[in-house]
Amino acid sequence: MELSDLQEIRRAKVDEFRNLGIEPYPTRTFRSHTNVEALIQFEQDELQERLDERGHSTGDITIVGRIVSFRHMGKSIFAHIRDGEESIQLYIKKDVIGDETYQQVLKLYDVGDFVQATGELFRTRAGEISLSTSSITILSKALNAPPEKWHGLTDVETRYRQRYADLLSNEETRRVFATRSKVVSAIRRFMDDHGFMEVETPVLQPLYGGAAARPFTTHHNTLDQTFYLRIADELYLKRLLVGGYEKVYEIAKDFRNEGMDRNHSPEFTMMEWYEAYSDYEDQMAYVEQLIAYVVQQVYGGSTFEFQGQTIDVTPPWPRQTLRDAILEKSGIDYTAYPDAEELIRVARAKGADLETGTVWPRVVDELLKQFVRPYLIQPQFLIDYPVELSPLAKRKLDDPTHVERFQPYVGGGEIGNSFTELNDPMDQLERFLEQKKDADAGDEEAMPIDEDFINALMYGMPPTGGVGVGIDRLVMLLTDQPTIRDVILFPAMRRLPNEKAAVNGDEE
RNA sequence: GGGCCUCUAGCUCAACGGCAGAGCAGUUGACUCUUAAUCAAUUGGUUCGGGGUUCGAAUCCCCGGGGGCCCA
Repeated sequence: MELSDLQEIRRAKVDEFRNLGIEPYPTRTFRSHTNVEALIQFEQDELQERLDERGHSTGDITIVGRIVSFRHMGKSIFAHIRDGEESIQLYIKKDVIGDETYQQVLKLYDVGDFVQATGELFRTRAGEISLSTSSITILSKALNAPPEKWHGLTDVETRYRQRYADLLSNEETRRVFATRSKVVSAIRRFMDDHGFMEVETPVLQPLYGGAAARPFTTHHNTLDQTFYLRIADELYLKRLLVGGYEKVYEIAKDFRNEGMDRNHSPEFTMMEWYEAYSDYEDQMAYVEQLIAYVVQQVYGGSTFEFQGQTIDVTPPWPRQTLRDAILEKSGIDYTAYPDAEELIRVARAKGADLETGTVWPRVVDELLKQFVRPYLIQPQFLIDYPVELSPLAKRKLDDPTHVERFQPYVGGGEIGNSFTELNDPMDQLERFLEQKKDADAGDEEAMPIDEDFINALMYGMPPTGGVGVGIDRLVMLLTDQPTIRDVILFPAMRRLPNEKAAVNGDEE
């Protein structure tokens, strides 16, 4: 690859370092304090009056980091170095560090380089805690200059394709993904504290299922067999309940071969859990507690901001049946229109946008999306969905046309899906057969029949409540990001033209 | 899949039919408490790619590519 002028200038500095007998990419480093530790220690020294007559801390410390700013003024230099969490100013004075090193810093060090600096801490006249640097070492010479210091990297495409450049220049991006990590670890802590066992089920599956979606298809060479990338964890996790575990969960990537927009990524992180001897009522209470716990852990309270609105997750959240919600917002009682065409006609009369030939359960789903969802800002549950929409859920005792299912809604979007799991193997088989009819009628998202799953259920699965939570959407909410790509470190992107043909056997 | 917008120096952006520019970064120099440091000088371009219109195209038109937004 060809180096730009700027890159070439920096590369030449690598040679100059080596000519001086200095390795610009050394193997070993030393650090006595992180930048945060150094700042805290200096403040303590200051409070306890342990500074010397010049106001310096007594004793050298060594800190490390990337040079993020560099200001040269004659015989002194001010620079900030940033480690993983904080930056500290270096004050490099020629008569302290020595002529030779001073010239090196001036000529060979650039913004973006990683360095290790030793010296005493003090406060500048402007009041900033700084390191009076007595020695400095290059740890890694950067050949690319960082993006513009004031605006950072703003080009959306480059931010996604070169997330490293986005992260190193945008504090906000680092905050989002640090928060994502906190969210996920808080979830794990909550699950573990409640006696759940984390498990791993296959990504490569001979048959996909557990959700309404189209899968990615791949091929195993040795077996000469088609595999699907999983679209959900559900059917395997339930097999584990058949096996005798009572509380299991999985946080993992699922894949759905569908359109991409601000709410859909082809590769996304799903959490699912299943609890034996529980039902959807139990799980509603559990979801409220989980989300309240996560918000508490991340923000230290029960509220957060999303798109200009304050969301309060304090339990309990209101519950409303799907039928009532749709009736209230659209005036349509879908139970009065068991025929798809009829329901479409009525829905269109109320302003719904629907394709001709949409199957009945999809029409209901669209009524929810188009009429109800925009109003679901504060946390609440929609409960009791039509059986046709939920082929894996158990029917309601008093109404076999509906199932015990709920979805938690926050900020105008659903963050999960849950039901009392269907454990009647013969009913499950019938539901699969119904799906087959939908598939034959043109529904590409309908589930295939999974006979092994039926076989598992025939061994007996205890009454079970199960929940799925979309981690990406939850993180979008909790970090106030309107786009799923802004909470995925390396989102899927179309390959650039000059990257084509780089992989053997590619069709293009 | 459709509509609209967008792509110019390493980065952030101007120029909108008439010499391709600025700020930051870089390079050279001045400056020993600066912090978007300042001051002086200066380097840097396949204007996403291809074709067309025109005396002349970053700019207008056509085809293609990447990205974004809205709709489906």
